[in-house]
Amino acid sequence: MSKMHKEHTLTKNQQIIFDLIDKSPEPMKAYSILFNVQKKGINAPLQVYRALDKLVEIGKIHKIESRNAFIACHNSSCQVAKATAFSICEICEKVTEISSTGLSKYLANFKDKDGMKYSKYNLEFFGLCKKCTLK
Amino acid sequence: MSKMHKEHTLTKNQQIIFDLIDKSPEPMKAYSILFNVQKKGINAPLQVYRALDKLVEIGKIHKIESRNAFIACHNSSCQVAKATAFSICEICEKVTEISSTGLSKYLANFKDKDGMKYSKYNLEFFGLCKKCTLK
DNA sequence: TAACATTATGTAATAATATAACATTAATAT
DNA sequence: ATATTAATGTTATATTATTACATAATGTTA
Ligand SMILES: [Zn+2]
Ligand SMILES: [Zn+2]
Ligand SMILES: [Zn+2]
Ligand SMILES: [Zn+2]
Repeated sequence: MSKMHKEHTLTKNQQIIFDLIDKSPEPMKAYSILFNVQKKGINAPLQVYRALDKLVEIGKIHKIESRNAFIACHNSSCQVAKATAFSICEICEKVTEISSTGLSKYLANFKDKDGMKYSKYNLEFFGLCKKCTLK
Repeated sequence: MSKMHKEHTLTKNQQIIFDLIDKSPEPMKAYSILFNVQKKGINAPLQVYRALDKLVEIGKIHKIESRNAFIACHNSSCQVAKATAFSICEICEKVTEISSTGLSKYLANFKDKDGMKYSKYNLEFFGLCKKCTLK
């Protein structure tokens, strides 16, 4: 049997935290998440970080490394947790996941001169979004 | 007169911290830097972070975002503080700056479908270095 | 030079991000 | 049923980074 797209049933904490991130229009930071889910019985940072770790691992969310923040994946439950690219507006901090076949092919095939084999990459572009360019 | 490569004269703190990072075989973290320069009269985190900020700004060092660590630029005093690419070994944590004309051209010219104009990017590849592959 | 502006420094306190350690419970596999 | 693995709850602590404020050094201009 070929390796299929495994459906991960989220646990209660994972689901609560995913739902929150998923409906957020912007990347969320761990302690902001914590603050928002305390009414639902999640009290400690570690509970948040554990859920975040798992969600990142299964590709439901991604971490924006330069911002220490998390966004939901909208590439129809991302197969590409290991190949991520984002655009980040340096004024309004809007973050968008880039899904470009050309880009991902180029990067997946990229070989450096040391012949290192890559299994994963993360790319963050910075600039001004349309809205902020017009201001 | 054309825009030339500006030589930045480093201040005392900046020089001390740059020298330390420059001779380190691996990326250094801020508090490890602090520990190492205390004998030279740099006592507080803020002194380190201020020097790091400046050194990053002028392209003498780069921050490895996924590791919260800093490495010296070895692209002959990098013009490309705004266009960085690294390979990171997930076992030994060896980090190498990638300098590939093809890659940087490709990324500099990349346009997403929203037509966002990028002024900067950071790319981190993950995998196993040669040494770790053989183990 | 004097006045002003800009950049860097020193120091203390604190904020923000993330993990260690340990006990317990739930879910899965044999 | 039992063993194993994964998830949870809780407390404490480690790590990373910034705010606020006072002072000193440097660069610019008149
Ligand atoms: Zn995605
Ligand atoms: Zn914007
Ligand atoms: Zn460089
Ligand atoms: Zn290695």
